[in-house]
Amino acid sequence: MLDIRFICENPDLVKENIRKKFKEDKLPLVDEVIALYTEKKDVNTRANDLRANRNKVSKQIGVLMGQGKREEAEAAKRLVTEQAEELAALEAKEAELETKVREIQMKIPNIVDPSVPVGKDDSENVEVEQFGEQTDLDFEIPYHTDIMALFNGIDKESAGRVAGEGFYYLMGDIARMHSAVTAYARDFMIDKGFIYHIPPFMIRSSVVTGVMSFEEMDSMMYKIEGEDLYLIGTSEHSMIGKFIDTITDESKLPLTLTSYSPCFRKEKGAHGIEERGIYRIHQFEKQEMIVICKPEDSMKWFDKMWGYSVELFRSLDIPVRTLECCTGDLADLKVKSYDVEAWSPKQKKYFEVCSCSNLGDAQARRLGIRIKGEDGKKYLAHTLNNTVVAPPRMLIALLENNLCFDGEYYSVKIPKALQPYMGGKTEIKAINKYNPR
RNA sequence: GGAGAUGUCGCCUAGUCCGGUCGAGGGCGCACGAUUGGAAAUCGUGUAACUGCUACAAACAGUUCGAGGGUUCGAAUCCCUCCAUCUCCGCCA
Repeated sequence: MLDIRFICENPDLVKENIRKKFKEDKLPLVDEVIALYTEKKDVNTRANDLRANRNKVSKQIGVLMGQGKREEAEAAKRLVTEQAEELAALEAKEAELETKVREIQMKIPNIVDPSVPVGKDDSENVEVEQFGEQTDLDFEIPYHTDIMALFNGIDKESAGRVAGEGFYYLMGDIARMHSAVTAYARDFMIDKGFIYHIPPFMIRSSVVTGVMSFEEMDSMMYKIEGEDLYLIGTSEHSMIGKFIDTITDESKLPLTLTSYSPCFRKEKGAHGIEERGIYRIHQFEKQEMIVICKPEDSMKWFDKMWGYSVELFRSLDIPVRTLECCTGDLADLKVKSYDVEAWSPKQKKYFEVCSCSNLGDAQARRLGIRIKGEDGKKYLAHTLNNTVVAPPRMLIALLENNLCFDGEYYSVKIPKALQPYMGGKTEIKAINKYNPR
């Protein structure tokens, strides 16, 4: 969300930015919001005059009453009452215009960083760098849920009966590996100086509407029946919600936080739930990182943050690459965004496992996340977020990239970093033989 | 979940019964000044945020006493709803 004053002063820049994102249909919004804001200020000025007058007269009435001059007080009352209707109308108009301005303000995209490549959609995203050699295995790699099945590690059928499509049971070594990854990722971030948080897994509607758009809410959030509560789609929701309408001392910056939570998503629309596998499901767990910092530091943190993701995946012997989102694929709130993608030797392609975003001051403006400087002046913070790891999705990469086959049975090497979290095991062995479908 | 109490300017607190002179008194803290060789102590002055106007100044105006709504010419003060905290009971992991 851009500053309304910035929009009014730089309409051409804002429009140019919209064109860069190929969102031409949003162009008229700029002039529209400026007109509405101008009208709002106008109405506000007139209403203020009336309010000033009312306050003045009301004070006089108080004095007159004190002096026992009832007649004069009554006359003054009539004077104010005459204006009451006009003021009420102006106040209604004021509120209406304010809502409209804010609505449009939220639809106008944030100014993207000059370094972001221009492109229409995700097909024009740009690979930045590859880390590690693409694993190439000389045996047939089963589909990831089939790998899990070899270890008696998954039961989607029962989950389907119990909860429906898009759910799963993880079991045995696979379930343990899932927890190991989460725990390892947690400690990894703690070692980087991030403060570990376990946030609320449900949030109020007032927070939901603050942290996401209406469309997102509709396609993602599960509502709790009969309560003003929603299941979180990511811990970012409750983590950033923590800072709504707060002022933080500059000396406490940067705030570097890492949070664990289960995530619940309807995944309505666009891609929907995939029938096979556990790539896109209704429930998963995620370790997240959040940084709140000074504006001048946000790009530095952006680079550090995606770097941490790369480092984490490399420490688990998973080849990754970074992909930069082009202007057209960048969400409205974002200034710059990298996806970290893991290599799938089965599919012979990279797939998204982390998404690192610099939101500039847009999120902070929307939510009132402010910093009090040394000089006492207040300004908006910059906010960033990134996935540390989101199993089970990352489990796919872990299993595929560390898979071994002895001609009869499959096994998975446990990367050194993960071994302490797996009770010291160096590998897990399949229980079942593989029968290709 | 039930009963009661509370929520005021960085912190503590007055004001709420009986609405007007309360955007709000006092103390602490903080800042500046006086005093001092220097310091402590003392004394004096100042001490919220947001918006509009504007020179991102001052002045002025508006809004804000947990949040939202209502009554009223006028609400910190009266009414309603919600939220949070504390105490007791219940229920639990």
